[in-house]
Amino acid sequence: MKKKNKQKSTKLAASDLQKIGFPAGKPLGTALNIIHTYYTDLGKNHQIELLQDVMAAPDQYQLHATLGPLAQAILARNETKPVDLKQERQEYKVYGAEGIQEGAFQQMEIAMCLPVTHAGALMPDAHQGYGLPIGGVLATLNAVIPYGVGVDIGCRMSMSIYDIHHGFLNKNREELKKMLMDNTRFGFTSFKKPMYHEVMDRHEFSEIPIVHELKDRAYQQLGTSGGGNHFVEFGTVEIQDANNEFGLPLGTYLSVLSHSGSRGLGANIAGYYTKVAMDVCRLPLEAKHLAWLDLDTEAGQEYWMAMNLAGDYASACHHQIHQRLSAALGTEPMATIENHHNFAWKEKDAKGREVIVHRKGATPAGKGVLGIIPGSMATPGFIVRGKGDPASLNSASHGAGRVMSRTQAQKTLSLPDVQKQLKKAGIEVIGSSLDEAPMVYKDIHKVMASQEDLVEIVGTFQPKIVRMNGDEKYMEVD
DNA sequence: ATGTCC
Repeated sequence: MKKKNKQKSTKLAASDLQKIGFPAGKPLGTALNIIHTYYTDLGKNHQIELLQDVMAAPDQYQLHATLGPLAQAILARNETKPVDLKQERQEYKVYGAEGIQEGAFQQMEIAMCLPVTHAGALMPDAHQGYGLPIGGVLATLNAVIPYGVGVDIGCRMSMSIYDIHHGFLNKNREELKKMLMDNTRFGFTSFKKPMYHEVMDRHEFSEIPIVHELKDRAYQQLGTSGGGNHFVEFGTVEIQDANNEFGLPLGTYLSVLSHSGSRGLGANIAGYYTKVAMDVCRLPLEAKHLAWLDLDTEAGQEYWMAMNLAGDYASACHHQIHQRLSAALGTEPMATIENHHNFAWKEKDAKGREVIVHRKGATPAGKGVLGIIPGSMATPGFIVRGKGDPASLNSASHGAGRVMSRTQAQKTLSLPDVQKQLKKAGIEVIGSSLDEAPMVYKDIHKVMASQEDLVEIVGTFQPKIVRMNGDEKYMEVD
């Protein structure tokens, strides 16, 4: 451990430059590149001194053979006018406030002071994130905030309902487990030969340089799920609404539910355009991750196209997951439901004005819009129909929301206890780990109760065989 | 969320 720190400290890092107040964004990135390309032989202290000299008098270094680009980046930044937050923040509606921690409110309040903010709302599963809280909904005017969309662009839910009686599940557990093992991939694993999908032919892959760089890995990761809270699971779904849109008779069916996003593609698009935004939109420190791109600029248009591509890519991954599992089951689904919950949409507000609605961990819930709100690996998820509550900006929660951080879960929970609870509930889990155990989430029933104005329940899903990222034997019971 | 500090 000590060795590692010592090694790290000899190489100039972003943190060293932040300490001396070096401007974040492009100047910092350029500085590191130049130092690590041309000045590796210089000691760290001398490297810092050199950069401080450029920072103090960038105009004198503009034409310097190696330091010129850095000087220009600093000058460009100095020319960018800082953006002030509004003194008075706009009001926003909160659902299920009693279950939301202070950090999420604070972040939402900063977001409500942005000069581009039009309206906002906080969902009952809200918790702290980067910039906008997870569970935050923010409508802006002609501006898109990359971290208002989130890192996993287009992350979504997808469900297939089969004309198979739910009793099939208990009789065929081993076969279904094998289907999940054969047809899903998590984390750093992928399929040997990914299945073709037309999303890979999209022009954005050749027209946007950053997106072009990400194409090969995106192809390799097609049809895969990621890590963290991503899952693919078999379960039962009980259709409770006789007037459901699918024309399904009331009853309980076999179903597949998946949760995942745009993998490396979306994550890298998010990271890249957040940096671009922070270069052109200089916000006070506490708001810096809310940097936005004006949609009338080239960068704004480019992000919008890249974001939409990442969303469609996430959708393609889900479709392939369900396509593979349907083939393994030897049948086609009777009904499918899909919704993203990390995205920005062009929508109209109540007065007909076009706004950019960011939903960062929030389910679209316009009147009559169907969506899926998952609970946890052991608790129910819900097929929901939006009621179109304007105060929520036509949104609802995207899950139960965490009550315990990942590190806290690893520290305080007991694996045998969790295994015992899963066994008792008749739920098998492949992979995953303690930081996704059911008790790290809020009570989904309470969360649903706090958003009765936002959605009505069409059906209830109960997970039975769950696959997540991690050692496949880890959560195994018996 | 992510081959996770440029």
